[in-house]
Amino acid sequence: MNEQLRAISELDRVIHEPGRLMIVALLWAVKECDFLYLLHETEMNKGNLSSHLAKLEAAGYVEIEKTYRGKVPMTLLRLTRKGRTAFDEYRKGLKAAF
Amino acid sequence: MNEQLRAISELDRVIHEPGRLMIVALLWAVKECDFLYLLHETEMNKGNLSSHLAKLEAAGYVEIEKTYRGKVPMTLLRLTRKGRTAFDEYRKGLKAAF
DNA sequence: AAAACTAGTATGTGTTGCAAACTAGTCTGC
DNA sequence: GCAGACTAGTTTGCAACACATACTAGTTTT
Repeated sequence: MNEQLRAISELDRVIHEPGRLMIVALLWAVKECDFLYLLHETEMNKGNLSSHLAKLEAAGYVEIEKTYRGKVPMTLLRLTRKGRTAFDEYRKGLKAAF
Repeated sequence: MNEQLRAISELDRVIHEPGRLMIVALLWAVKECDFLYLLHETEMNKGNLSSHLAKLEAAGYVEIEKTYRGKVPMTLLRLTRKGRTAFDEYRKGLKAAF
């Protein structure tokens, strides 16, 4: 297997999925945001977004903080250090592949 | 949705899958090769490779030509024009996203 | 002529991505 | 003050997918 293919085959599948890639790219840029912002920016539906976030949380890539905006529930999201590192690695992998 | 996210969300899912990305990247480089070469280069197993190729064929991205090397069956693969274009677009999309 | 190899295909299974339905609570109109 | 609408998500159900094992058809070796 050559270098290019190796780089492709080693891409982190958790991040590679476009839905999650959008989430991670966004969180990487803005540091922190809430569920609804993510929902509007990514144009996903809630269920889809919720399950992608759960998967990113399970991987240890995002922190999910549940709090309130007044009396209305609000969910704050941010990348963990592990998540930032994983995204940096992912981009490095892409660069190596293309 | 911003430009970056738009680019990510529009990535061609047929090509995006790492298994197929390896295949397409390889065929893009070598023009033509046989099943076994692909098998060894990608380090996939036969079943997996076969079904990815079938999917790429269904998308109109690869041509599959079945022939013989002496008496031994051989399968030749190459990218169609559509496949080359799709891969070029895919890379353009990546560039727009990162 | 049996064993082992080549070149794939078909089948089975666990995971995913996705959307619709649901839940828990808040706000609004009458 | 309570029925209905709205907000903010989660759970559920399902079709599609990726992956690997088992299988097929034929060839070469011993």
